[in-house]
Amino acid sequence: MTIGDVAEASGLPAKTIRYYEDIGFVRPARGRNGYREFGDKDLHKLAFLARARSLGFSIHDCRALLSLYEDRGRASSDVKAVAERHLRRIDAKIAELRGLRDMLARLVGGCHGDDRPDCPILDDLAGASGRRSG
Amino acid sequence: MTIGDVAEASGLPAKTIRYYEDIGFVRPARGRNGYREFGDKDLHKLAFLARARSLGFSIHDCRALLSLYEDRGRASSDVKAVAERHLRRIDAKIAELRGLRDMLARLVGGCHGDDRPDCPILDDLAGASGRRSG
DNA sequence: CCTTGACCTTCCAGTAACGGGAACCTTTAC
DNA sequence: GTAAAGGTTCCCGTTACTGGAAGGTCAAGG
Repeated sequence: MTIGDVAEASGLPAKTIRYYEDIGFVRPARGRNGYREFGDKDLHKLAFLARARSLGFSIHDCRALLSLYEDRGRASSDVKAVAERHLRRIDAKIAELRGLRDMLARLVGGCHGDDRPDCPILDDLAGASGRRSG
Repeated sequence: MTIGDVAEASGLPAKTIRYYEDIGFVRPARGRNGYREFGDKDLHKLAFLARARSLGFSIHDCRALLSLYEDRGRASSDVKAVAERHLRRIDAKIAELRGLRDMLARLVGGCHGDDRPDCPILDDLAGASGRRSG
């Protein structure tokens, strides 16, 4: 399989697959013409990576997950630990964004949004008078 | 005021303030010794930036907000438009993260997490059989 | 044989918004 | 004198790629 084939099969752009080779995720053989030649195992690995990335796992996490995946004797608790850590980070991020969202929604709601120049959004950014500090 | 002074007053690290100078947000004068000399207006601007950034506005958005802030005749609707766009992006991000979170929570919940090797998390990543596709 | 177009290759630069750290200068205090 | 605490510039590293240039390869068509 050429890189275009695995790109289509895995859903990853060819550029990304080359990048994944750079950082050691796959090591495809090379043909006489210099083209990469991927095997089924490579494709399987890339599909694994594509799914893990789509779940928001970092490259760092993916490395851990992949090595756990290839370790037939690993404990499922090790995998669960990685996933739970990721879950907690997502929860924290959601909480942070919700805080931002609420603050921002309050500011947006307080701005009449017409052609007059006075605007509580800018007032808040400029001085944080009132709501923001209190 | 030196950079340390405005750093403390604005809450921004000195490094960040130098960076903001690089990208044109402030243009402090220089003393004979080469040190930056900030005025009250600079401090005000930096504090504005610090608050806008803390609300998650991008540098790009900050540039727009700052120029609106300095335009005495702008319409509040222009400001509101920037803020609303940001709000929508945050909402989209929260929705995306919630989707990830639910998927991940399902996988984590399905993994017994003991010292046995079978793990539905890895099974899903490897083949996406079942829940994921259906 | 030549060309065209779709592939493939490598390498370099850029992204967002800084942070770390080196190498060096200035000021202040003891 | 010297040591600490500030300041300066400069460059690299971060995340996970993406875009693009310059060029080699391959299959089809005239």
